Amino acid sequence: MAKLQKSIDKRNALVKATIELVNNNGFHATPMSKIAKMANVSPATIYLYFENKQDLVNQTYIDVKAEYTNYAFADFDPNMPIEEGFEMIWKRIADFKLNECEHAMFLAQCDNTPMIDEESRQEGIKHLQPLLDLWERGKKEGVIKPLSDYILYAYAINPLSFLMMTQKRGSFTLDKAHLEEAYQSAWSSIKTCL
Amino acid sequence: MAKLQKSIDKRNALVKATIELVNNNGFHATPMSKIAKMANVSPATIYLYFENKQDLVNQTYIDVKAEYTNYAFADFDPNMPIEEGFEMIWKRIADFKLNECEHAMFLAQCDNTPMIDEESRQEGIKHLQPLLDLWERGKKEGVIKPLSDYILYAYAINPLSFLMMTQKRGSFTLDKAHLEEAYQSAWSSIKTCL
DNA sequence: ATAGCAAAAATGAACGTTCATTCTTTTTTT
DNA sequence: AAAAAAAGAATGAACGTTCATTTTTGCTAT
Repeated sequence: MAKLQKSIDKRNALVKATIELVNNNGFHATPMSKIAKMANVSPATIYLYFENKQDLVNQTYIDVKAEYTNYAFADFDPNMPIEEGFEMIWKRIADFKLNECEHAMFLAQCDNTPMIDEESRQEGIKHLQPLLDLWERGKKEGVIKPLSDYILYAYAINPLSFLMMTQKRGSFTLDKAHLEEAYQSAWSSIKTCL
Repeated sequence: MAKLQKSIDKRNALVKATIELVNNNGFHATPMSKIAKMANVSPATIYLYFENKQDLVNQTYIDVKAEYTNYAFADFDPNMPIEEGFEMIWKRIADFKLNECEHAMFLAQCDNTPMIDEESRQEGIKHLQPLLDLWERGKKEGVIKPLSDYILYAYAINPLSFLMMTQKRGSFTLDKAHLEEAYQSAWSSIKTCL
C-alpha cells in the first residue's frame, strides 16, 4: 500500500509538472528531462508510468478534463429546475476557470492545438453529458432556445475560456460584479425570451 | 521590379507553408526543413527573409491578424448606426472564420499557446480598435450594455472561434440558418434590453 | 542589343546541440 | 535473496542554424 501510494504520488507529480511546463513553453518545447527534474524523478522513471511523451500528455489531458467536469457538476442534481441548474453549473465552471487557472489554461491549449490524440479528445468530451441533458430538457420545456448544443456551448460556456485567458494575460481582472454580468449575458443568450 | 516581386512571392509562400504546417502539427513539431520544402525553397533561404524560426512565426501571426481585421472592417463606416455597424462587422468576421478557416485556426492556436512573443501579440491586438470604438459609441448612446470590452468580445465575437473549431473538427456544420441564430445570440448578449 | 562582371540571392551539405527513449546498474521493497 | 522500481549515462535521430559554393540578377561598356 505504501508502495502503491508512492507510485500514485509520483504519477501525480509528473502530471502536475507536465501541466506547468506545457503551459509556459508549449508541448514540444517541453523536454521530458525537464518534466522529470520538476517531478524529482529520473527521465527513465517517466517510462515506468507512461508509454511515451504522447501518452503522458494524453493522460494528463484526460485527468484534467475529468477534474474539470467533476468540479462543474459537484453540487448539481439532474432534477433541479432548468435555470437553477444552469446557474449552478455555470458558476462552478466559472470558479474552476478562474481559480484553477493553470488547469483551465492547459485545457485551452489542448483544445486549440493538434497536440492531443483524437481518441483522447473524444474521451474528454463524454464527461460533459449532464449539461447537454439539462439543455435537452430545457428545450423540451421551452425554457432554452431550440439551438444546436454547439451554439449553446459557444455562447453560454465558451466565453469563460476567453475571459480566463485575458485575465491570465493580465489585461484585466474579473471581479464579482463582472462575473454576475457575465452570467447574465450567458443566460440571456440561451434562454427563450418570455 | 521583377526581382522584388519574386522575393515577395517567396516570402508569401513561406508564410503560407508555415500556416498550413503549424495548423496540422503545431509550432514546435514543424521543422524549418519542411516549411522550406513546402515553399519550394532551400532551408537556408528562409534566413534571408526571416531572422529565425521565432521571427517567422511572429511575422506570420501579424500578417494573418492584419488580413483578418482588414477583412472584418472592409465595408464598415464608423458613422453607421450602431446595430447596423455591428451586424456588418460580425458577419464579416463570421465569413472570415468560416471561409478562411485555415487562417482563423492559425490565429486560434497562436492565441491559446505561448508560441507568439508578447510584443507581436500586442501588435496584433491594435487592429481591433474600430470595433472597440463602435462599442464605446454604443455605450454612450445606451444601445450597448455598459460592460467591459473584454466581456463584450467574449460574448459577441469569441463564440465564433469555438464554432469555427468544432466545424473544422467535423462535429457539425454551420449553415446559413445557424449563422443567423448565432448572430441573434451575439447581438442579444450585448444590446441593452429595451 | 549584348558580353562581361560585381553584387545579391539561393542552395545543399555540414555543424553542434538537444531531445525522446533505452540500456545497464544500483537501490528499495517484500 | 528475489523482484520491482528507480537511476544515470548512453544512443541515435532530428532539429535550427550557418557555411562555402553556385546561380541569378542588374548594370555597364561596347
